Amino acid sequence: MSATTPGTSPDSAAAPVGRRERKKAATRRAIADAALRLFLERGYDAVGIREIADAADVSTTTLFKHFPVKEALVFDEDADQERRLLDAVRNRPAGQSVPAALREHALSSRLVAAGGGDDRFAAFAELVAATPALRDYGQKMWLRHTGALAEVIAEESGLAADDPACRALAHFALEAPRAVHGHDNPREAVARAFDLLEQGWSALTGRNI
Amino acid sequence: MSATTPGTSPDSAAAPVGRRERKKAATRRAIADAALRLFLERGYDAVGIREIADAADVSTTTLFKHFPVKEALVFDEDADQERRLLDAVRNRPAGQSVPAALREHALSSRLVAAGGGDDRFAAFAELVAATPALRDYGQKMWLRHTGALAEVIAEESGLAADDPACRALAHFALEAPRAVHGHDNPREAVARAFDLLEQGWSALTGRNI
DNA sequence: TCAATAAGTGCAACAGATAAACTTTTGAAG
DNA sequence: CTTCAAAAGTTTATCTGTTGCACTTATTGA
Repeated sequence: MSATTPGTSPDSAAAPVGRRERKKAATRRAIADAALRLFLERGYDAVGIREIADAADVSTTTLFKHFPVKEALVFDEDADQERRLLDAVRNRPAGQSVPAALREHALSSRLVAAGGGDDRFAAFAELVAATPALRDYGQKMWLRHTGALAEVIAEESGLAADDPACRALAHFALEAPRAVHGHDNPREAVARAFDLLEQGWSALTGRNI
Repeated sequence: MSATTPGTSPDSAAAPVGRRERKKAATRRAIADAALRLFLERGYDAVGIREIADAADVSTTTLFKHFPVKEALVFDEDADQERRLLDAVRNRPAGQSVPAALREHALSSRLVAAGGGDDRFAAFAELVAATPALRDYGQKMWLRHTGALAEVIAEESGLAADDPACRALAHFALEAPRAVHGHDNPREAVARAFDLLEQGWSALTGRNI
């Protein structure tokens, strides 16, 4: 699933060079912060665009120049997300299969982990879980990595780059958390969904790469 | 994927009893027909709700009492769809596995078949394929059968009704056509996606039911 | 310095969707 | 047959996300 760092985040991207870009980034974060605060206070649907724009002291036109749609205010794009996903496959431990690597990556995600620190992230996750529009949008964004993941899978497994099995595995892996959504034990459920994929993959490819 | 019978369809449901229900159904079809005609003529996004309402000679409020959202005008719900899906699993040939039955069902669907009669359905399929909002909505509707399908899978395979593997297989099977979307040979691609599931399922369940 | 470019503004409008109050059928019960 | 309640539909107005347009301001690179 897509993840966001709520509030002011330690910069991971390259330092903004010009004053212009710095100001732009500041405006953007002012908007996102105001939006998240209001959403958490009163719920996603109860907060309007105009209100957010007011709180961030910008016009709605400006707001939409930074975020294409309302949902994007919550899922502030994390550029590293895709890299981490692909790395999890590429740099997996020796002897581990591709689906197994994807399973580990999914299980270590903060959204399915559910434990750990009681930071603001819990509230964020709850907001997303409680808002259908946000769940859908998050999943849609998450699926945008399907193509890239399929390519990596093809490389790692030696299959043809256009083998439909690669796309299928990529898509299914990205859908796995959603597929078993609603189960009482999320970690076990996700693991079982990946078992299905792992068994199928090893049978399909012959080996256990 | 979801399917609709464009235009006036031979009635499959029970005969409408009272005059009231007949009139209601007539209004509903007038709206749906007008909408589909306009969409096919000029494209989904180029036709507004008010325009459709005018063409069907009803108010927009009435329109929305029959169809909850604009997309529903195209995906006029087919009540038999789910039954056919479940039957494909329940009444599969002896010796055929559950995933294999789902694959056959998917391959026989008019949306992936792509061949056959050159009826209005081709234009309908093209409309959906060309309109992201419609693709998304159709898939969403299609996924509503996940729960029912998972239950049937559990019955047929003897697994516990709440085994996450059942939900996973159901979800993946319903996502399969979308997973391999964009491939040059859709039938082969879909078949390969189902191969992955079939191999995994037989390994997971031990037998080849 | 000066034009080009990008960010931001204000305002109006559009499109999908909903609410409230009201009129007209229709079905059915007395 | 009358009467009555629910359903279907209308009117009107409004809300909300989103976009277009004309305009201002600030930054930047030449």
